Amino acid sequence: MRIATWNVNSIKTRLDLLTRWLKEAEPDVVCLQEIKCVDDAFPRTAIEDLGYNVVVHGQKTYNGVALLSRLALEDVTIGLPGDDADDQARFVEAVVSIPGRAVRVAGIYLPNGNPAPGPKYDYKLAWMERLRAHAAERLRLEEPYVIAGDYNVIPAAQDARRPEAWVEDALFRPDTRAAWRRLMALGFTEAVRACDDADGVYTFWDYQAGAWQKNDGIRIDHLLLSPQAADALLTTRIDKHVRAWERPSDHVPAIADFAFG
DNA sequence: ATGCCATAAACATTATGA
Repeated sequence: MRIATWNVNSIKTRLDLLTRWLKEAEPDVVCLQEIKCVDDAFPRTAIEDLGYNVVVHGQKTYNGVALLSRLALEDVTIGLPGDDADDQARFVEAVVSIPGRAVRVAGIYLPNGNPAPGPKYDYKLAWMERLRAHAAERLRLEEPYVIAGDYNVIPAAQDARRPEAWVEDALFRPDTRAAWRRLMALGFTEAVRACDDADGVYTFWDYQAGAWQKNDGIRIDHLLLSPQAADALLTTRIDKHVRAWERPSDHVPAIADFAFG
């Protein structure tokens, strides 16, 4: 089973690239972030025609996440539990059924948090704590569980070409990394780092200042695996070449292959 | 300290992103 995550930065603008990439990469499950449209505006038919079931948690203009799956999606959770007043579309979760087994997959768009400090940063840290609480509950099920998405977290200096440029940023501040470590300490394995400890593994390059041309990137898109999912992990891949396509997203797909299914 | 670029909508400036 191949599970991928990709922040497309508008599904409407990126539909042709998404279609091209789905045919090329042949993922079984895809977590999309920043679709930037309401549910009814999502290009559902175009994606269903490629053989995917679709669950959308959309929002006008900002945020928005979706799950695509070749297999049935069941037991859907829309929105991150823990705060009924939070109306930002950043979390969608479902069970992907395979014969004799089930894998639960959550797609997340974790808040950016800039400028920091400030209310947006407070929201980011609160959201990370809610994610930790929800993840702890899911881990008690002792099942294969994958939380994939745009975490807006640079876990370590190794994950940035110029870490010194990010020390005051919400993606890399000490409180952000501490919250990341509290999440990981529940027992998760980050798939990409588990398979490759090299420097220079990035998933995002800013549109500005020639970041892509200079390979001035950061690694902020992650796949967190429960122990039962980590046991089945085979390989990972970053589809970096997609960043060089015409009118690209500033993020590229991150992919993990598993032995189940 | 700001813009550098990209997106959507408030439509020609603003909010947001990272």
